Amino acid sequence: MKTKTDTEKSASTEEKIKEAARRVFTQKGYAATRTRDIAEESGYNLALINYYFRSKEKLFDIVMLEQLQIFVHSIAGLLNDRETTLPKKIELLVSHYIDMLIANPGLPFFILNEAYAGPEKLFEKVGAGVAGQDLYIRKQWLEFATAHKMNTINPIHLFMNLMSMTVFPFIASPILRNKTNMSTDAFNALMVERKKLIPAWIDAMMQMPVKQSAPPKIPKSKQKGETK
Amino acid sequence: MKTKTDTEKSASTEEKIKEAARRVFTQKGYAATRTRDIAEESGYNLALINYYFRSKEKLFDIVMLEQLQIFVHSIAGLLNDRETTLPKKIELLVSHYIDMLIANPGLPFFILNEAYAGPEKLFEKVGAGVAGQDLYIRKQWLEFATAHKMNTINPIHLFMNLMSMTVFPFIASPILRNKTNMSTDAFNALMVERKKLIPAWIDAMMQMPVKQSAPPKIPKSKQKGETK
DNA sequence: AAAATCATTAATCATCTGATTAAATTGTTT
DNA sequence: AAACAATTTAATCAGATGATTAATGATTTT
Repeated sequence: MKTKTDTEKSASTEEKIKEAARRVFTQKGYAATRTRDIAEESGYNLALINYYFRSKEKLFDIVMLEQLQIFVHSIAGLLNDRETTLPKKIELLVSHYIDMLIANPGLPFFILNEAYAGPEKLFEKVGAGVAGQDLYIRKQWLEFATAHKMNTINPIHLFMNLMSMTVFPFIASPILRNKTNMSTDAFNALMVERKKLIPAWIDAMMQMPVKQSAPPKIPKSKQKGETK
Repeated sequence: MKTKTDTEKSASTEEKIKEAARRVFTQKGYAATRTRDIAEESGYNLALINYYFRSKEKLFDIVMLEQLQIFVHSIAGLLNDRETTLPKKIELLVSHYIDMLIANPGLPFFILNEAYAGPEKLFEKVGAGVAGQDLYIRKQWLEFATAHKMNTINPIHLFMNLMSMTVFPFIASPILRNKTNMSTDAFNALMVERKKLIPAWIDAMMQMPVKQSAPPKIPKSKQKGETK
């Protein structure tokens, strides 16, 4: 019979190693992370890392998937909710994302790194529940698009814009902050501002008249100065 | 006296190693790249990599800076041009960026990786000429903002949006393409569409009435939840 | 063509790194 | 407390990796 103390203690150091691993991985990326870094960060012996998790890669997978699933679960419900209107969903989604990203600014870069290193691993394990094809918000989005005569423009553009304006600033924040001498607090304040702004911008884009049919060809002489 | 053949031949293999290095670095990132990968990719012996460049890191710096400076120079002139109007500049900038990114989709990730690994190296060497503080477009932007009563909203938001909507899709394209089963060609076509769309969106944002003046102070109790 | 310089290669070194092992320590059960 | 199992550690291994070296080939200079 397994005693409580036993498992509890194991879980404790196991958890501490995972947390240390999460910190180091998120900061340095998988390739640049040494198992010794994790050992040191956790305060435990190097061998324990292989005792609890079989390898560096397995530890990475576990940490990674946990981190992602926390977030995925936190928004899956919202996306599939049938009561909330689309604009409200967008507002909540942006707000939720920004909160998460302020608390965990390294995650996007982390995810990108993995997506670039080996796409399969991530998508198959995490992406399952939030594939997008069967989410209710997708139906809402498409309905709205057709209702507003937006057939001419691919709805994916607006989705791209939503994600871009929300996530990209966090990804680029090291560069941005360096160029503008901005503190982390100031940056975060900007991002909180965006909780209101982004939904408004997206809304404006959705309402935007698509001046598509109008000028297929402009007789302007010097229209395109340099296409290169 | 140095003979032509000499330098030409040297430059040739030196250049080939750099190109191989660029390919491998861009694809795998600095930490995951092995000098042997570069040697193999270039077709030359491993030792030549240290013969021409003193170390892996120096080779990386050189390749990296070259790549960046090509792009920086290609837009610096545009940004400082005093004739082109702001909307036209935006249009040209987006177009230029998207062309560059289609030709070189790995670059943003590459830059991010370095920005996260060691910020100083990049900014000091490359960022010098395009610091942003002294670019004419900045003046134009600020003038436009004040002229249109946009003082209430930080102009940096619109700059963020411009960069986000242009660059982020490329960064996230591995994920996006995987989720939507999109081919590279289809993705690129989308991006070319955005050459027209993004300037229009930005324009709409700039014209947008800022419904700001309303609540300057909110008696909300839980205003600052967690500054951390 | 001999000498000298440059380019290239195979072999090797020293270190780093992920993983394993065997012993020591701690905790639990009988 | 003896026996047993779980946890932790120090030491070590095997392979990877960045770099160097010494020898060979090629090209230029004298």
